[in-house]
Parts: sequence; C-alpha cells; structure tokens
Amino acid sequence: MVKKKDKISRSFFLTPTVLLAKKLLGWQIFTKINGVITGGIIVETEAYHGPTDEACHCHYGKTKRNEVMFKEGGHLYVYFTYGMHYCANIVAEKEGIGAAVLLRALEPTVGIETMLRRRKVREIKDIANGPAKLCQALKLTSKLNGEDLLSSSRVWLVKPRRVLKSQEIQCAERIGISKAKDLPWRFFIKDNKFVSVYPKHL
DNA sequence: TATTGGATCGCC
DNA sequence: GCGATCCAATAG
Repeated sequence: MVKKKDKISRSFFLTPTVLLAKKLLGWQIFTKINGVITGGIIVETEAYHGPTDEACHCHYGKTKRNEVMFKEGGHLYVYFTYGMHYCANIVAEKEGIGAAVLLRALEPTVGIETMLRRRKVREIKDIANGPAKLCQALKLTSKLNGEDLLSSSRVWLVKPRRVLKSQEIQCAERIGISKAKDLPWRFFIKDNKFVSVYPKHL
C-alpha cells in the first residue's frame, strides 16, 4: 500500500511547528479502520506551539490530555472537545517541546462513499471541511491518540505527487480561539474548494 | 467535589 | 445566532 519512495523520515517532523504546518499541505493522510481505508489531501492546517503560543493546549505545561504533544514529532494527537467532537493534530519538533499542527480540512480522495456515509452528507466538499468533520470522516478518535505516523498501520501519511509552490499557500489568523488571535498561523491551499472557511479580507 | 468553558457543528 | 453535550482543567 505505502510505496517505499513515499516513506517519510522522522526529520521531516522535527522542524519548527509553523514550518511543518506549511510543509504538510498537499500531503495525504489515510486511516484504515476495520479494513476500510479512507483519506485525502491535507488542504488546511493550523500551528500550535506551546512555548510561545497562549492558544496551545500545552502552553502551561504537560497534562494527561496533552502529553502526546510533548512526544517526538510525527505522532498523532487526537483530543475530544465540545462534548461531541474530535480534533486531530500531527506532533511537531523534538521530544519535550509541546507543539503540533491541527488538521483542519482535507480534499477527499480514497473511500469517498464510506466518508459520505459516516458524515451523513451528500456533497464531497462537506466531508472534511472542518477539523471535527475530518475526524468523523476518517474515524479518527481518541483510540488513535499517540499513534506514530511513521510505523502505524491504522493511520499514515503519503507524500504529495507535486510539491506546492510557495505562492499556492496562503496564511490567516486561526479559527475559533480566544487567545493569541493575532498570530497568522493558519495555512491553506489557495483557491482550494475544500478549505473550511475563507477569510473575508482576502 | 463543583464549576466552567472549549482548536465545533448543524440547525434555526 | 444558538443549543447540543461532556470532559479536562481549575478552583475550592
């Protein structure tokens, strides 16, 4: 399934979080749940960097919930929120730094029928245009919290077919946070119709 | 042990 | 615009 040339090295994730958030655009993420593979192209991300970012779950240190964010880059951090939703992040930077990239939207590519059913929607653009929708489509739950994307058979990444040009990436302020609103740490692929929301000022 | 509010979504 | 719905974090 995963071709050898598509294998990722650990060092890919050991970069500054904001840079990783940009580098992940265009990569594909897949899950295999009960033998069913679903996934798509990452088109929107947000960076959360504990040491410098008040909006990050681990800005005030390690807790039971956020401990995965302190692992070495390349692990999966899934948390439960609003009493009903999951959100998925890819851990960044070296072990001991609490930082991760939130996956906000996918362009669906594999298992589209399954994802439409899981999401109870009819349109492909409604499958994963938001962080909790993405998790529902791929069945990313707390069962997958802490998985290593380099070795897991349940969740993994695949390299882009084509590297994005820098002018294809746009940045904006992050969505849904109350602290550190001024940091422009949301990144998305320009003109991609699977992005969750476009900023009004662009 | 009690309280509070959240990296959201979908319907009104 | 607002309610759903519940857990983690914090305060007491």
